Amino acid sequence: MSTSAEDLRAIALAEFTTAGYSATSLHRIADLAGLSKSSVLYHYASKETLLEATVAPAMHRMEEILDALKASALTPEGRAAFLSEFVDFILQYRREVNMFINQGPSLVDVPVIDQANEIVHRLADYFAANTASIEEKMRFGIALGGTAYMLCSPESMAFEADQVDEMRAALLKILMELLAPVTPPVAIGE
Amino acid sequence: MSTSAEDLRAIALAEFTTAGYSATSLHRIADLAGLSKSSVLYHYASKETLLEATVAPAMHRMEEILDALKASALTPEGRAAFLSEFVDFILQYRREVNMFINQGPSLVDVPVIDQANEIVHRLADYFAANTASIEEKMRFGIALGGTAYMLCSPESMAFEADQVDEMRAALLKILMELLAPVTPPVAIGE
DNA sequence: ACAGACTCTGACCGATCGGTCAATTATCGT
DNA sequence: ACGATAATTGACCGATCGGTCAGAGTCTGT
Repeated sequence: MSTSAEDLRAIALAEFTTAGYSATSLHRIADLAGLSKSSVLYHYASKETLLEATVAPAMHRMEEILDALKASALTPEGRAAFLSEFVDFILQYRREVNMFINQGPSLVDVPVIDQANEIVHRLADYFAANTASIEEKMRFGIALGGTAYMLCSPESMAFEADQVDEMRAALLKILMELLAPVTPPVAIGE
Repeated sequence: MSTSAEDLRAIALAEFTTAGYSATSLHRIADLAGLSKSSVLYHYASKETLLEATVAPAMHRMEEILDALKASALTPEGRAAFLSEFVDFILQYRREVNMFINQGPSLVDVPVIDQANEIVHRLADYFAANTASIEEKMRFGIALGGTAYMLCSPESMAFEADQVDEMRAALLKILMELLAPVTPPVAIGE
């Protein structure tokens, strides 16, 4: 049970998502871990390094998914398959996603967050590929931001493990409704 | 043109939403207003007071709406009417709503934010009145958090004024879809 | 011209921030 | 048992935080 390094990552992730990155001090993280601030800075060279380590796994996984997506088509089936994968991703990395979405805009100039924002843009491009209509853009924004919010809101953080299957099913259904209507809005022109 | 007081409120609102409350220093607000930090603290006794002044109008308006709601029934028509009013509210106070939703959980113990969180709870109670199903709760969370996110995301902050009518129509349509399906999920039992 | 309020400012305060560093303690391969 | 390496610590640093305060400028009504 290697304490410290991995523990710190988990503690930092929880604090960053609940209290916010800039509102979380290294001292607090150290206290929660039962260490001194110096020890935290021994494992992670800086607060920003700790942030990077915190979000890196989720970011790499999301990049994987997006890279694999390039080849895939924009068919309704393609979207449904992608959404299913995306829901699994979001459930696994709910805290990280919440950080990207909620604090991404306020953490510009932090390299790893800029990278995350770029990923969000790639995601938006996928869903807005065939349309520039305001409604479609809003659907994407609501689906993404809403999911991120809901999965980390104090209320929903309560129910865990045993209801995860039900959550996944409901989330997938709602996102399909928002992003891949069974009756396509218009025949795709090209 | 009474400078200062009202200007400061607007500047603080913009900074609190884009950079976050705890990441925004009084010094920065003063700079943006062309004043000294001392002047900011002359108009508002503390940073927290400034926050309260910033969000108070939106909070009072939302309380108005919720109070008026008590009498109204839970009929589909009631929901539709409420949603229309709610969309207007959200478009008018988009930044404030974004603050409530995104930073509410991290600003606990700030009285005015606790009050705001209570309002969100009242709202949730209205929509979850007849059901405790996970899906319904998720629908509400996604609708609320998604709308707040989308209306303050860097991309959507771009298009303004001229498209507001189109935005309202699209937003209302999407929220109706999420929260008041034309085909009620089940006949309401009681 | 004068008094009193309103507005603004710089100097200053204690606390806390992220971060450095030298020294100490634990751990472990040999 | 010993040396090396990893882990941890407290003392300390400059910067910045929110906030206080005494005073100076500005604007009134009289």
